[in-house]
Amino acid sequence: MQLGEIDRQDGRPPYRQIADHLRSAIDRGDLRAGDRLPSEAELTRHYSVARMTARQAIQELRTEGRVVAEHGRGVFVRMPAPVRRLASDRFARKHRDAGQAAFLAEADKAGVRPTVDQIEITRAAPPPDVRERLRLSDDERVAVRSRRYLADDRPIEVATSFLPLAVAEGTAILEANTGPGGIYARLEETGHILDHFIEEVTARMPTADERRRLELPDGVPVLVVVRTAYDTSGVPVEVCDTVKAAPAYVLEYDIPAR
Amino acid sequence: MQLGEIDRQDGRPPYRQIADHLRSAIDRGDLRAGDRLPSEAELTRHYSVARMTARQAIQELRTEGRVVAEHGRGVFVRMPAPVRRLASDRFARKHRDAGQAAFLAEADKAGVRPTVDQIEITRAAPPPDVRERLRLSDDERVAVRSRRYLADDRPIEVATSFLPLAVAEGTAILEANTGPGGIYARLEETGHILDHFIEEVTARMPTADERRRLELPDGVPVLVVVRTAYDTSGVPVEVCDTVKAAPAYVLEYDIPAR
DNA sequence: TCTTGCAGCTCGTCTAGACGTCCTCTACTC
DNA sequence: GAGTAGAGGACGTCTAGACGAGCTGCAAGA
Repeated sequence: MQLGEIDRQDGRPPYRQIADHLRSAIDRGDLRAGDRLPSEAELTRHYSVARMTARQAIQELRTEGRVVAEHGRGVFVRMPAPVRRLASDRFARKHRDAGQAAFLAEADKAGVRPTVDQIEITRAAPPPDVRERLRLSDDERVAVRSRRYLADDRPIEVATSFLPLAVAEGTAILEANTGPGGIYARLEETGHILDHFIEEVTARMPTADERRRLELPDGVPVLVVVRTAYDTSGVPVEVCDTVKAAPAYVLEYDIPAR
Repeated sequence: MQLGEIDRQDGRPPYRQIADHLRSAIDRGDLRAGDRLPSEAELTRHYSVARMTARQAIQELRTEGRVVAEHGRGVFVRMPAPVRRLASDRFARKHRDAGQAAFLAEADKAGVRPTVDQIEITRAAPPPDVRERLRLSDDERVAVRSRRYLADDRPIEVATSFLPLAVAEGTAILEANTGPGGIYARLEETGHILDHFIEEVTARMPTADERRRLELPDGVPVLVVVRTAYDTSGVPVEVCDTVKAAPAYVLEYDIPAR
């Protein structure tokens, strides 16, 4: 592997030059996904710098999300997570009618084993943004359904649904197992025929808790999708807040030009 | 401001405890957007640690995107960028008919002064993913239109459009100024009436180049939106690749439940 | 009054070393 | 042959100091 040398005339500091060398080694293909980078000791020797300087170079690549450090083993080029494409019609009735919740239908198609864990169901006062989206009065409470989705035992998404208690009470929505077709099937059984969803998409760095639940390495942002479901009378019946590891997802939306 | 002390019995390393103290000071409101954090020297004295340890604590908050360091001035709580909500109908014909490109119409509504700079127009072979989206043959070339959008002189988005040369050649699309209504108005004039768009959304950490062009501090991810425009005969006529500072945007999509 | 230079603060970078924990591999023991 | 202890290599954390460069305010001089 060709690493080059530090140019003391170059205005850029050594640690940045080292980071650049490593970055281009990855881009060139000298280092491929899963490969180990030169150890800190090797970099220290090769460039004649202090160990902290070599570490700083590696830190650059870590916050860019390009490499992952493993204590006691080394630093490795990030293995790109298999990308999941989410079509905008993934909540369409046709999928639900087959008796499958959206996540199961999806996993089925991708050939992975879907699991759901960390299911927590509570009744609580809604956070302000949820209350606004559900158009609730100040004292109205909601059903909160939080869970984590896994594909082949690797966590890929955490989601929290909020439904007005008036809608959810007495249905399987408040059970750990919502039954065939999931929440949306139960909603339609109670007469709330779904008309459309509004999804709000943004991205940010994860909180420490999200990083733990999604088992994210440093430098990986999350996609946040807040979906509000409306029934045919225009009433919002569910807000679902999902957090996904960003590089593992592509969200696809079809928009009429009208 | 209450900072607390390091608990040497706590399993967590000192730098992480210091980071937690600072983080909760921000969350509590002791430190607000724009406020200066205690200097490295102050942290060093208060906690009786080496300067590098105090720096490491601050580094944590930087990669989380919560604070910004300014050389010679101090470290400040990140000023949250004003959020721009992008509705899914922002490219609808009704806006275009008013003679405004989408970005201008938007800026107008938000009350900011829109600018476009770094305009580069070239003819080139398309990158593989663009060629696939535009369904081009191996030797077909494209018009490439790259530009940067600014609101009140602050860069907010860089975008690159790709159009088949067969479509773009001889139109204002290849001029710096595309004229009233922008690219889409020109496309419809040449007979390519737009039918729908497909937007693919994902997020990641920015490249060094993107960080420079968007003037992003450390720890801020970008939203990547790739939009493909189809005309009424189902032919893809444009691929537009946009990169935006993630925390400054919320993308909104309306999805029928069908 | 205005300008300018500098002191003293800030963060940025680097050095050279210490000790800790985690992981892997090897060689030894049973 | 299987199991295990240990060595050594890897990253994680910390120290104590150095010098550099950007910023700001104040004091001295024009």
